[in-house]
Amino acid sequence: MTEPKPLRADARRNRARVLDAAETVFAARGTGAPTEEVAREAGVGIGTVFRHFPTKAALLEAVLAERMRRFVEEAQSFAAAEDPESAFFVFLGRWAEMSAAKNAYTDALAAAGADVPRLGPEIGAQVREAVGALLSRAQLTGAVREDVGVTELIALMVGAARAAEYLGEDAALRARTLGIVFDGLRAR
Amino acid sequence: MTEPKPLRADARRNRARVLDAAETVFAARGTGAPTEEVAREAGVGIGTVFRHFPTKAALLEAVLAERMRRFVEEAQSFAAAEDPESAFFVFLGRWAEMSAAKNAYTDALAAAGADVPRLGPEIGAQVREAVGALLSRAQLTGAVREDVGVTELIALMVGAARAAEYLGEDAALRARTLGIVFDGLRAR
Amino acid sequence: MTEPKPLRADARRNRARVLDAAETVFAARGTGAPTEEVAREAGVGIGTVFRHFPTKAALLEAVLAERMRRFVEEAQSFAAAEDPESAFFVFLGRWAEMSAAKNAYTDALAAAGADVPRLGPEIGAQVREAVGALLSRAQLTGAVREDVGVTELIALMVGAARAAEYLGEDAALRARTLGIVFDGLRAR
Amino acid sequence: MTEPKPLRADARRNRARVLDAAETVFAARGTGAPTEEVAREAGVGIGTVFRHFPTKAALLEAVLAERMRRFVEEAQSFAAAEDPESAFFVFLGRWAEMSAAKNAYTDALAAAGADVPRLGPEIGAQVREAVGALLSRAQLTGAVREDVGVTELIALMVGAARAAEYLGEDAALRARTLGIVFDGLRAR
DNA sequence: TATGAATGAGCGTTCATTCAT
DNA sequence: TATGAATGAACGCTCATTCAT
Repeated sequence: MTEPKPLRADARRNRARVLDAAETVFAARGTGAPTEEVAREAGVGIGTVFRHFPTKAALLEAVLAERMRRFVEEAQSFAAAEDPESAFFVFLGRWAEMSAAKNAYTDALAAAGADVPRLGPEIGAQVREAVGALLSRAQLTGAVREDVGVTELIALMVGAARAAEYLGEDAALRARTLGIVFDGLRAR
Repeated sequence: MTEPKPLRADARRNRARVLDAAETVFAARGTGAPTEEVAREAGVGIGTVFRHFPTKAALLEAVLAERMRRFVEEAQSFAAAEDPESAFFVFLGRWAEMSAAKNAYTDALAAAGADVPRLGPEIGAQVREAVGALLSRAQLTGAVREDVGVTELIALMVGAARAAEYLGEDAALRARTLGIVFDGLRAR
Repeated sequence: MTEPKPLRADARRNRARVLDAAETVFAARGTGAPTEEVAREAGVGIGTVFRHFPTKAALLEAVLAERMRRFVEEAQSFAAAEDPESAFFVFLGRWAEMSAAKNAYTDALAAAGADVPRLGPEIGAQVREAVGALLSRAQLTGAVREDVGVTELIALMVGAARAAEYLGEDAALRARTLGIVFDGLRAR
Repeated sequence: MTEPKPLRADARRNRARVLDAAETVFAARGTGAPTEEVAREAGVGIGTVFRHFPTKAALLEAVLAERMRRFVEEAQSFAAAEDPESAFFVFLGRWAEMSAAKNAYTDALAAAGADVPRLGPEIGAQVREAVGALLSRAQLTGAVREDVGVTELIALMVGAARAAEYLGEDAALRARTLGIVFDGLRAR
């Protein structure tokens, strides 16, 4: 359903280029950036963008979906780590950093919780599952308090990313601030 | 500088009406809402809006500045409370709740740190001062850890407001999530 | 309902200019002509066209309504003529000529019978009434056969106008062709 | 001239399929329908459509030409009928009915007279000849007035088809209206 | 030869801003 | 000073046409 047609090789390459360009442009200039900017960045004609994504909303959705896919991937790559506590906090940290750099990553996470109608519920479920796995393992080791659920955790990540974005350049400052949230998450 | 001319009474009233309308409209429909919508809500002509705020950006800035003014006012009203610990946390809580409803309050706070050049540094300083006062008093009582600065605190508030906004309706869930951040702020 | 607001004098003048221009342009180049052409012909900016007629469809409707208004007016001016027979045929002839010159007049008549949703039923009724009055009087004098109804008559006018348009320049040829239809209408 | 090259069998089959599809699509959705719709209906790629008809205009012309070919064919099939009077009127009637359903047939006829330069004069001549034959025979029997020429007759048919189209569903109403034109054509 | 992806001019429409009333 | 009509740049999107596969 997600990939109804096996596109030609060149078409698939262009689709990917457009998606990359869209991520870059929307992150840099906001989602209000003209679609033509995306086309220019991708090095294709405006018609090509609309051939692959029939409306601007569809393009935004695709960007979101792609980000969520990457997020799930990264979360899963941490799931098998030896030390669940460090896996949990390192993942959170890395992710907040990423989000601060390309602010819109957070929107992707946020979207997992709610709507974005066309996205389908599955991808949101995958996000929750991936994060939940990391959380559970960290809780089992006693490192993270028991009364935190996946929903609260995702909300905190959304918020932490926003905070990191707000803080801007200063890495040490960001780390210290994030540390406060981490401390709140730890079992006493 | 902020109010170069002593406006006539009716002009001042119109300015205020436009500002109110802008806050309402932009909160409800986003900052992309047409300026004409603001004029309609204010019950004035579009020309009047542009007379008082020569560009749309200027209008947005003015809305932000107004929000920050109110924020400072509220922070100050908590500054004299008997119990500094509770004053600190209750203020944070109330404010996150408010922001959850009208998320743009957050943007206002965020703007205090950096961007929005036209806003002038004074108003940002006032915010920092007002929040700082609450923070210091709470730290003096030993309720809040010493290694938190005003900048980190504001970042956390920005993030907490975003988290609360993300969580939406469920007040208990919001309280629990906010509580995690609060626990992170407390001295051990 | 048709004129909700008493427009400013200059606004009304511009509205009329746009309507005139639209009639000219759509008649000459077809309804597919770009709206900007209409603006150019009217000597106004494109925004002005859309201020007065919020969509292109609305503009087309307005052109149609205006034509029907004129048609009714002309029919009424013939209604009081001394000789009903000549009034009837002269009106039909004049009107077919007009339509041949500006082909789209016919569409207006045709629209009186059916749809064009927004136009409201009243104007269609007015057309039928105006034509019906001419017809009845001519039938009373015995000049026109009794078994012709308003609907048939309008259909014939629509068709006659199309025929005249098809014939183009040659006035004598048009007159002869129209005469055949007229003969069909006469009582034997 | 019309078929410069003897196409390969499959190419000719594709050409015919495209032509059929074009007639169907343009009749249903108007001539503004995208060429891609025609390709889809024909079950071929868009490239194939443009290979056979290098522009959309060329495709429209071909559809017109095809319609006229059929028209001539039908007229000829009536030419040898025993009763010229009934052949004449039955043919006109049948044809107006057809046109009412697929109004664009009319345009095809109209095109025989003048415009559509590419169509070549021959096909127009064929139409005139075929209709003229029916007309002459009917005039010889005294059923149709002598002062009607082929041009007037075609114009009347164009108009009658338009009238029938205007009248829509009601077959009895269409017949009555057409009857008026027929009466105009009859000798007194 | 057939395909369908790519192209980009062009269209309808919006909205910040200006200016005559 | 207040009004709202006028302006036109800019945007999202379509579709005839081209061309690499």
